[in-house]
Amino acid sequence: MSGYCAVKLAGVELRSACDDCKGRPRNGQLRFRRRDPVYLEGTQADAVFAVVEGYLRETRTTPEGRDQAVRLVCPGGLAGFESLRGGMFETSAQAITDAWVCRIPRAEALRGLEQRAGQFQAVISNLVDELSHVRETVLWLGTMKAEDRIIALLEQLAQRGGSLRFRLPMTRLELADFLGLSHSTVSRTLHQLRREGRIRLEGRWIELPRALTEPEESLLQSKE
Amino acid sequence: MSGYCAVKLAGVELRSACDDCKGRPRNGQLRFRRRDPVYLEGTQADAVFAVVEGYLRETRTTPEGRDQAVRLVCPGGLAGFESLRGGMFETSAQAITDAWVCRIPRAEALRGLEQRAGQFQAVISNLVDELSHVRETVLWLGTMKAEDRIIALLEQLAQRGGSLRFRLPMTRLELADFLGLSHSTVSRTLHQLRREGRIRLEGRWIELPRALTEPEESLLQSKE
DNA sequence: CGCTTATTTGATCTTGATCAATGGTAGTGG
DNA sequence: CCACTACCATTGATCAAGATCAAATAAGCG
Repeated sequence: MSGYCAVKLAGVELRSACDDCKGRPRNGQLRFRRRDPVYLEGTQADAVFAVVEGYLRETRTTPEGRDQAVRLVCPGGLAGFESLRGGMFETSAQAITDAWVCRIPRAEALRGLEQRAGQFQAVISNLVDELSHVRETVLWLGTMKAEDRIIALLEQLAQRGGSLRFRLPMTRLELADFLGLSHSTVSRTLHQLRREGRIRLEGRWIELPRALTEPEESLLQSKE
Repeated sequence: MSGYCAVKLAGVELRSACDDCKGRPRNGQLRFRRRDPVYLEGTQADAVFAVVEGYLRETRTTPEGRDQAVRLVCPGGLAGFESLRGGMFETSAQAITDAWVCRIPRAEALRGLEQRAGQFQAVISNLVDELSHVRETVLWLGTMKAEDRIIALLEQLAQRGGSLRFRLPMTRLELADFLGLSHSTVSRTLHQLRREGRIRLEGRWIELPRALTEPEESLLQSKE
């Protein structure tokens, strides 16, 4: 009984005994350091992961060895949904910052789902959110130019982090992997934005003006 | 009792009384013609749609008026998952071929989920599939060149349709919307592939050689 | 302090968008 | 059956966005 994982998800507390967590700090949450892999594409999907603190990214690596980040998993998010269906992981996940993660074994997760209707709702809700998030990414990659993609990502980070001033949780190259751009283009464009006074930028620290985030979710239009 | 919808999903029969379907042909399934809208972005998400026959596409329209197709919904697939969570539709869906679709009102769907554990599994499974499908699209858009994206889409269509020879269910422009390309590039590239003898092409009819599809299925967990 | 990893910046080259013209094809109504 | 129209597809010419290659700092970190 010493180790269990408890995560709030869409208002519902997900709790599950968690063998792997026994005796670890933080009530059974696992500690990952920047760059640590959480799970690997092509291996058996045997657990769902709830991110308590820090960021993960899901990636797929192309045959040519290039990484494409598919999803940014923020604190409060779930990763490794494949485990609920069975089969293999279709992406790899790794920590891009130090992170606390709760590992919920497949059997445990399924049992929880069967017993508690509220958890069902929570998980479906989370899945739908993630789906919509990935769709957003498709929109960026398919129709937007470099500058707009970068702004969109910055806005998303600000929104998820709850502040207009924040530290980028990743390198230029990692940003580029999310955006389908090269690291040079990311660097250049960020400086372009700074030169135009549209953002404040100092190393990894970013500050967005209200204007950029404000007319946001309404529609994305009237960019000013 | 006259109208009900019945769809097989991941081996489980989803069935629900369906007011809107009453008195319609095909046990309450709705008929859509090419181009008909199924639901619209920004409207109340009040029903899930199960595609029985034909293809839908989910799109988002950018402020500049360009369409980005986010997902191709094939026969047997579900669309409008947002309804399970509540809120607004985040994409629009329209038929790209004539289609038979089963409309399952939100309340009906939720009730079904609560009562039958099997349906829960089926829906989660479907959601996870769709998530992985959209992730695939992100990979295309983020890292692949025009030719590779087109090949990937053709392979997916062949796989979902179960045959190497099939009729494209959409125009060049619609293909382009899925791939984040222009219609000219799609046309050009298809002819390029034909010239090189890598595909057979005649109008909307496509035939892929084994070679194109073969060295790939292994990773995607042998769907058949 | 020295070494590795990030970042910035420049120069060049490729891809695919865009603009534009032409030919095809299917549906409609006389 | 044919003409008319609307949409679809092909193809060429031009151009810009970004990738790539390359080099020179700057920052972390043991």
